[in-house]
Amino acid sequence: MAEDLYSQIEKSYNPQSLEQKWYKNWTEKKYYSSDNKSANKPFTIVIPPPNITGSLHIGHALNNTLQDIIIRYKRMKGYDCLWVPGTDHAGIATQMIVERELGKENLSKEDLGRERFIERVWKWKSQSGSQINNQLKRLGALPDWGKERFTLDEGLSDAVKKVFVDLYKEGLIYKDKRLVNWDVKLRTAVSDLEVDKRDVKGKLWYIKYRVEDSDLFITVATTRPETMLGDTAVAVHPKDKRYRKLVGKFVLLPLTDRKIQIIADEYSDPEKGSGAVKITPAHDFNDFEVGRRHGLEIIDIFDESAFLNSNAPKEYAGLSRFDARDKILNNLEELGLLEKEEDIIHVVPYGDRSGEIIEPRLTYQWYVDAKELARDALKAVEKGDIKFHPKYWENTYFEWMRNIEPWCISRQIWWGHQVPVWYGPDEQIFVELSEEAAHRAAKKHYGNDTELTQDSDVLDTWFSSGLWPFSTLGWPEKTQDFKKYYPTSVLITGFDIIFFWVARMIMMGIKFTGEVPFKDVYIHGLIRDEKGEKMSKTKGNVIDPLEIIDEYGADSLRFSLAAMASQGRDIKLSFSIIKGYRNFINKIWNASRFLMLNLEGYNPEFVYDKQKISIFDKWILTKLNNLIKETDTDFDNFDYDKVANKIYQFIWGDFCDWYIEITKSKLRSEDDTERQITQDLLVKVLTSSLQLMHPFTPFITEEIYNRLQQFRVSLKSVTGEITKSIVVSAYPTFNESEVFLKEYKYVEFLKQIVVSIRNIRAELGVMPAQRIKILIHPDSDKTHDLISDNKHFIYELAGVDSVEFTGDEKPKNCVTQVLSGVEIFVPVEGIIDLDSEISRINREVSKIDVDLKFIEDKLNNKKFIERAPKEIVEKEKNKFKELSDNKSRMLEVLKRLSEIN
RNA sequence: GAGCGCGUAGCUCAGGGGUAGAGCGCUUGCUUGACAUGCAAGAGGCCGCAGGUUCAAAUCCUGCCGUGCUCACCA
Repeated sequence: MAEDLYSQIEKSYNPQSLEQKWYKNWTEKKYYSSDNKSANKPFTIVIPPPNITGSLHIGHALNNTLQDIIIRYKRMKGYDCLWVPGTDHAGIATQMIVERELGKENLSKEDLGRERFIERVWKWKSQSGSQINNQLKRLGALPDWGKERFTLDEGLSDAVKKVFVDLYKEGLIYKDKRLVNWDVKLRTAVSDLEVDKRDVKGKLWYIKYRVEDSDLFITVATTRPETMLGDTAVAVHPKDKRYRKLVGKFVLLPLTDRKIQIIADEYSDPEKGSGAVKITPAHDFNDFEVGRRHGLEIIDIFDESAFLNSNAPKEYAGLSRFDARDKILNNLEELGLLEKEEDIIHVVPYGDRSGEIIEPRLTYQWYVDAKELARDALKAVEKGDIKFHPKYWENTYFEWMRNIEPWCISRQIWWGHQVPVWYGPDEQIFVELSEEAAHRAAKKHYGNDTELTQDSDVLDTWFSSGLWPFSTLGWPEKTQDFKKYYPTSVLITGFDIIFFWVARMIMMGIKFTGEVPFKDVYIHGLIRDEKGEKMSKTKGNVIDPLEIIDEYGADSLRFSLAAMASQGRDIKLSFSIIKGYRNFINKIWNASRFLMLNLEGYNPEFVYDKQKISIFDKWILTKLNNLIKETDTDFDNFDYDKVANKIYQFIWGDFCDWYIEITKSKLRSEDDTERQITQDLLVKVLTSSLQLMHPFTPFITEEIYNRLQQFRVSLKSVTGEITKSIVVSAYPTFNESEVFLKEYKYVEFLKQIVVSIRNIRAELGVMPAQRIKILIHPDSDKTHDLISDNKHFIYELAGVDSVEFTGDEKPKNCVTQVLSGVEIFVPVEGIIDLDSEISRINREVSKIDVDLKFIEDKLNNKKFIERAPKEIVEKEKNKFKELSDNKSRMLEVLKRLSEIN
């Protein structure tokens, strides 16, 4: 049988053939399902909805790996887990894609008209919008696919309408005419957060404006000369002596026939430029405020694409803002009004979607009074109802929330939630949940049926995302899901969307449900390339998670990401890291392979006295249980990296390197009982390890468990039934009765002996295959017995075929290793190299001397004895004793060596 | 300009008041009946610098230097 198995179980793990099979199995069995009728405690996560135009990048891989890990863990812990998957409709991005498609057919969205265009977008969505979900499946992410939502689906749209209407009726949403960030390419307003401010090289031009009825000029400095056509004032600082006399006078605005006044305003900074600043209220946020203070005229010289309109002199109308600039500069030059130009680096706002320079534009838009909503949202975090991990992100949140500005939520695009606002013929506004309701309201207002037109704007996508934690659960209906799963348990996301999304969910959640949307926010880092640079398509340094999955398997990727995801740090990812963890995955495969090759005769019903197992068995059980205990703590603290690294250490460093090696002889034993106990413990430790690993590496653990079932190995679910899948098995729990501290220490001591012998062998250049004889001098009967009882351990692991004990008469022609508790002697064929042995031991003695000196200084320090805790003092004293003892034995060794001559 | 993070072995990073750890890399030796995606042994660090608190500082505090990020700023 073992022969067959040997060829049947591949020597290395091949993820490619297995992953899709298991994923399909899990979804068919619906292991992901939450059950809102179950009595089990809920554990809820809502996915940060990726946008439908997206494809899985490495950041998604990290984010969803972490969510999947915690969901799988909690599920195995017996929670009723709901992980809501879904996508957002990405208004601008999606519309851009479909418009591009139309462009290929030489069509514009206007050619189709709004209704048909939107139909077209839905069609696009049904064809291409599920790509990212399919990619999540490749990752192994197992959200509750039965509860998938889309920000534009019916239920969520109802939630959006209700929120808009309620906020409007409370005065927290309002329409206002003011400057907004206008994307001239997309021809829509965008919010402050969607503006990307970049340092760019530019010029500062100094332009002379002639003061009316005089020969004087006042010079203004500007980076945007084209806006001068919209100037309605020149401002100087009221305390600026240079200009004091000019305040109140008029200047003749060059290139136009207009006169504008010189005003005094503290906005003007005497240090900057010339100290006099042109004021263009229609095209600059600061100037707008100045204009408001002084009641200045507002002249908008641009159309919606930032071409000059008829408010500009004829000569310039129809030009783009850049062409207009050139022409104006030329003309000023000719007129001798261009005093000078300077090269400068200044900040220019770009649209984060279009990449075009944003133009401040005066329009009517819809705003949310964010300041008002922020109040409770701030309090929730201040009081600790919501905790950020790592905590310092709370500062970022506070900082933004305390300085929050009104949120412009309307967008002049078609794809999205059209605002539930209708206008009567006299511009009377009706904000209602439906068109019918608007008509009813209109009838009440006008006294008869009146034709209404709906506002054509749609809402910022983040407006609907802000409702995600509760809108996905059925709100505003009081559904069973909402009652059971809200507030959600934890939100896992990246810091880049704390403002965009997290803050808004907190505001909206508290406002509309009266409760925080989640209790914990886990913020993970950004994934960078191995040099620490941000990944970007233009740099060409992106790591495609799907390529990694193809090459190394999803488990390798997942484990790498989890192991690297320490809190508060970005992840520098490289192929060598992934390869390293791929090797670890293979290690588990081979440990399992070893077990399967040795399971003949395994009897799961075999009964034995759990106290009568060997010290090595007790040692591994102790290690295992400590691991389980720490795993729970680390999970509670969101320390996924710690869990992963500890499991790694346990499986490779403890289980494979030591325990499996110890069991090899026992599995070959003639003694049935010994063999069966060994099999049982191997099965127990391996399956527990697989379970501990499963949240991180779902595929390989499922595959191995399935293979193990052929050997009658079984796992139980939380309710105690045997389960076919590890996905729904019960996570290992800490068992105090499996912790054996005494035996644990014994084994650690024996391991030290083995390592010492290996060390001597390596130094002497003894071939691995060659067995050697050793002599041991134990310091006590107890130590003697421990070694004597476990000679086989030293035989098997240190390549020894004879251990003899010496009395006080110590052997001479030997290489000696002094440990606390024992001296180990390895007899050397012929004559030992005295010089090298003496110098080796001398080196060790001087090392000990350094330590001894250090401890001695401490112990001689009165204050240390007085003030340090007793245990510490005691510890230092013991250490001192132990080290001096070791030293004196080494000196004896040296003495004996010198006697050889 | 303001705020925040980071600086520990050649590299990537854990740790964190009681004289430092891992993985990779490196050196040496190994086809040891699970695994060369492996096994064994080893070298390698005044824990960025300077002060302070403390019996004790890589760890806490302050300053500085380096580095990264966020926010603000079209004169």
